[in-house]
Amino acid sequence: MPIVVDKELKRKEILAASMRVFARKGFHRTRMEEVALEAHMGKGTLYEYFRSKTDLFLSLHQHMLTEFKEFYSKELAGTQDPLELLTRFIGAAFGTFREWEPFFMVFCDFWAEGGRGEHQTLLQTQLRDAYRQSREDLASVIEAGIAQGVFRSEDPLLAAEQLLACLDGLVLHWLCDREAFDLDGMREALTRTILGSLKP
Amino acid sequence: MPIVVDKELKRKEILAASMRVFARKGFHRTRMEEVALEAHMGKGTLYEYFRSKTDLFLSLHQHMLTEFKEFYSKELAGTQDPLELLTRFIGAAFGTFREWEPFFMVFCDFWAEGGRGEHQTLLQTQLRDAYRQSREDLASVIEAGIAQGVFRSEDPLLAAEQLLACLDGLVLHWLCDREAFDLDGMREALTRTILGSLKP
Amino acid sequence: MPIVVDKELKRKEILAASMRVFARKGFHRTRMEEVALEAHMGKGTLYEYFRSKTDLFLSLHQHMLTEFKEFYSKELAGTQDPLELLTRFIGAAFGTFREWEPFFMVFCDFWAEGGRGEHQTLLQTQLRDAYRQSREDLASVIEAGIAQGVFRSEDPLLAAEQLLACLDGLVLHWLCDREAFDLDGMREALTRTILGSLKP
Amino acid sequence: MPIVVDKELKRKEILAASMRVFARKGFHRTRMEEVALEAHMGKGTLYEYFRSKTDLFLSLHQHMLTEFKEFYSKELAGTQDPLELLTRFIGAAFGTFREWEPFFMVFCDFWAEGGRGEHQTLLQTQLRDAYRQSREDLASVIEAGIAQGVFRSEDPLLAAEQLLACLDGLVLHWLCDREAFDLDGMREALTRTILGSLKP
DNA sequence: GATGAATGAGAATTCATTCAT
DNA sequence: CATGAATGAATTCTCATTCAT
Repeated sequence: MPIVVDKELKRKEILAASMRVFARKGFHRTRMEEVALEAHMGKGTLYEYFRSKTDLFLSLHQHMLTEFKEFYSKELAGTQDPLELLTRFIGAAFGTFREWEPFFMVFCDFWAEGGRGEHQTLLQTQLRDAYRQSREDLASVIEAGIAQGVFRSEDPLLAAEQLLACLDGLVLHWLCDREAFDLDGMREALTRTILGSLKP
Repeated sequence: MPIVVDKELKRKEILAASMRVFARKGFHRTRMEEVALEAHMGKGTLYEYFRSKTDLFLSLHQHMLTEFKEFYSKELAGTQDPLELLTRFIGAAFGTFREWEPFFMVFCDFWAEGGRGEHQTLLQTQLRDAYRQSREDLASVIEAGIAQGVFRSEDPLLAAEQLLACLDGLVLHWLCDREAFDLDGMREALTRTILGSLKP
Repeated sequence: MPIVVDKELKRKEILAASMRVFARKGFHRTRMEEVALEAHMGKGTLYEYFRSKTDLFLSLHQHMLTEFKEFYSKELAGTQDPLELLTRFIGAAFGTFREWEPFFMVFCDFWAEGGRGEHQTLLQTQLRDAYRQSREDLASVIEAGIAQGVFRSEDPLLAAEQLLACLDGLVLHWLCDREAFDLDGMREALTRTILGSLKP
Repeated sequence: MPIVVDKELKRKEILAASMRVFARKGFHRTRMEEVALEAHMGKGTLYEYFRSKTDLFLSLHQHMLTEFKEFYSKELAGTQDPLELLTRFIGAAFGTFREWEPFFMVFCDFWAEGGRGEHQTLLQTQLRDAYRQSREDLASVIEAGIAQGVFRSEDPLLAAEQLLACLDGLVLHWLCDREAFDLDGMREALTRTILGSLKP
C-alpha cells in the first residue's frame, strides 16, 4: 500500500506557509523554493497540490476570504441586535489588525493585482464578489437597525461602504506606519463617528 | 543652461510613461523595454536617467507625491475657511478617482511594496512621511475650525486619519470594482458623514 | 513456479503498454506515469520490472526485435524456394506497415538514438547486429537462388541491403505521409524491381 | 548609435551551431546552453533570434531542407539528359553520406518527431511537402526519359519513391553501422539496380 | 548622448526515481 | 509485492543591466 496522506490537511499547511512568505516578501518577490522551505517540504511537492505559483496565489485568496468570513461569523454570533452587531464588528475588525497582520500584507498584493484585469479575472471576480457580499451584509444590519428605529440612514449601502472602506484604508495606513494612529483610540473614535452618523 | 532643461524634460517624459505602464501591468510585470517603448526611446536611454528599475519606481513615487501635493495646493487655494476647505478637499479627492486612475493603480503597488520593510526603506519612509504630513495638514484645518467654533473634535488627528483612510479605502474598492458605488452619491454621503461628525 | 510465470507476464504487459505510449509520444516525451497508466498499474511498480526508463526502452527494443524475427520466421516457414521466400518476405514486410504501425513509430526513436554513440552503446550494438543478421539471412536466400540458377547477383549482401534499406525508407516515408504511395501498388512495383534486378 | 549586427548572418551561425549539437546529442538531449556555447554566445542571445527551442528546431529543419535543395540544384545543373541526371543524382546522394553526416543525424530526429502529429504539425507538413516535391521532381526526370525512349516505367512516381526510400534507408543503416556496406560499392550497385529497373 | 544587441543570473516548472507504508 | 507521495536535479526561458558603436 502506498503512503497515506491527508491531502486536504497538507494543502492547508501549504496555504498557511505561503501566506507567511507572501506576507514577508510579496507575491512577486517570493520564490517557490521559499514557500517549500517554509512548509518543510520539497519544491516539487508544492506542485502536487497547486498547478502553479499563480494557482497557489489564487487559492490562497479564496482560502483567506473563507477564513475571513468564518472569523466574522464567530465574532458576531449570538446576537441580532444591530447596535451590538455594529459595535462588535468594528471591534472585531480592529482586533484583526495585529492578529492578522500577515493576512493583510498579502491582501495588499491581492489589491494590487486585483485592480488589473489582464489574466487575473478570477482574482478580480473573487475580490469584487466578496466586497459586494460584505457591503450587503453590513447594509442589512443597518437596515435592521432602521427598522427597529435605532438607526437612520438615507442609503445604508453607501453607509456600509464608508465603514468598510475606512477600515481597509486604516489597515493600509497602519501597515505602512505602525505609529500612524493608536489602535484603541481609533477604534473608539471610529465607533463614535459611525454610530453618530447613523443616529436617528 | 538649455541642455539641463532638456534633460529634466526627458526625465519627466520617462516618469509619465512609466506611470502609464506600471498602471497597466504593475511594477513587477512591467519590463523596462515596455517603458522605453511607451516613452518612445531606447531601452538603454532609460538608464541615462535612472540607475535602475527600482530607482525609477522610487523616483516615480516621489514625483507622484509631489504632483499630488501640488494638485491639492491648487484645489484648495484662495480660502482659509475650514468648512470650505474640508468640503473642497473631499470634492477634489473624488475628482481624482476618474482623472487619476493610473495614478492610483500605481499607488496600489506602492502600498503593497511599502508595507514590507526589506530593502524598500526609502519607499516606506516617503510614504509614511507623506501620510503624516497629510494627516497634520488636515488636522490643522480641523483645529482651525474648532478655534472658529465651527467644528468640534476630541482628537483632530484621529478625525483626519479617518477621512484620509476612508478616501484611500474607497479608491481601493473602486479600482477593484468600478460599480462598487456611485461616485457622486458617495461624495455627498461622505461629506455629510464627515461634517456631521465634526459638528459642534 | 507460478510466481515466475506471473512476473514474466506482467513484464510483457509493461513492454506492450510502453510500446503504445512510446509510439504515440516518442521516448523523450513519454513520462513513466503515462506508461504506468497505460499498463494499469502504479508508477513504482514499473521499477520492480525495469531498472530505469532507459532500461525499459532498451528492453523494449530487444523485445521488439525478437517479436520481429518470430514474425518473419512464421511468415516464411514452410518453404525453401528462394523465389517464393523473397516474394513472401516483401509481402510480409508490407503487411507490417499497417499492422505494426506503433512498432515502427517506436523504431524511429531507436534509429534516432541508435545513430548516436554516447551511452547508447547497447542499443547501437543491438540494432547493428540485428541488421547484420537480417542482411545475411536475406543474402543467404539470394545465394541459394543463385545456386539454383533462379537468381543472379554480383554481390548478394549489397542486394539484400538494398531491399532492406528500401523497406525501411518506405516505412519512414509512409509514417510521415500516409498518402506518400499506395501500399499495394508499391508492394507489386517493388517486388518487380527486386526480382527484376536479380533475374539471371 | 547602437551596435550594428548582421542579424541574418548571426541567425545562420546559430542554425549551423545548433545542427552540430543536435547531431551529436539529439534534440531532446541538447540543452540550449550547449547550443549557445557551440555558437560562442550567451544563452539569452539565442532567444533574440529564436522564440524557443522548438522554434529553433523547426527553423533548422526549414533551413536544412532549403540547403538540401540548393545542393541538388547545383549538383544537377548543366544537363537535361535523364540518364545523366539520374546517375548524377545517385552519385550526389552518396556524396552526402560522409559530407553531411551531422545533417542526417539531425534528420533522424525530424523523422522521429515528424511521424507524430500532436503539436508538430508544422514539421510534419514541411517534411511531407518536401518529400512530395522530391518525388515529383524525380518522377519528371523519369518521364522525360520515357519520352526520349531511354527509360521505361509503369509508374514513374512509384519508381521515384523507391529510389528516394532506398537512399533514406541506406543513410539510416549507415548511421547505425558505418560498416553496414561499402559506400562506393553500394553506389554502383544501386545505380545498376535503378537503371536496370528503368531499362526499356 | 542614444541605442539595442548581448548577456547570464535567476525563477518556474517538470519528471525520473525513491521509499515508507 | 504494489503503490503513489515526495523529492530535487535539471532545463527552459525571462529580463534587468551593460556597453560597444
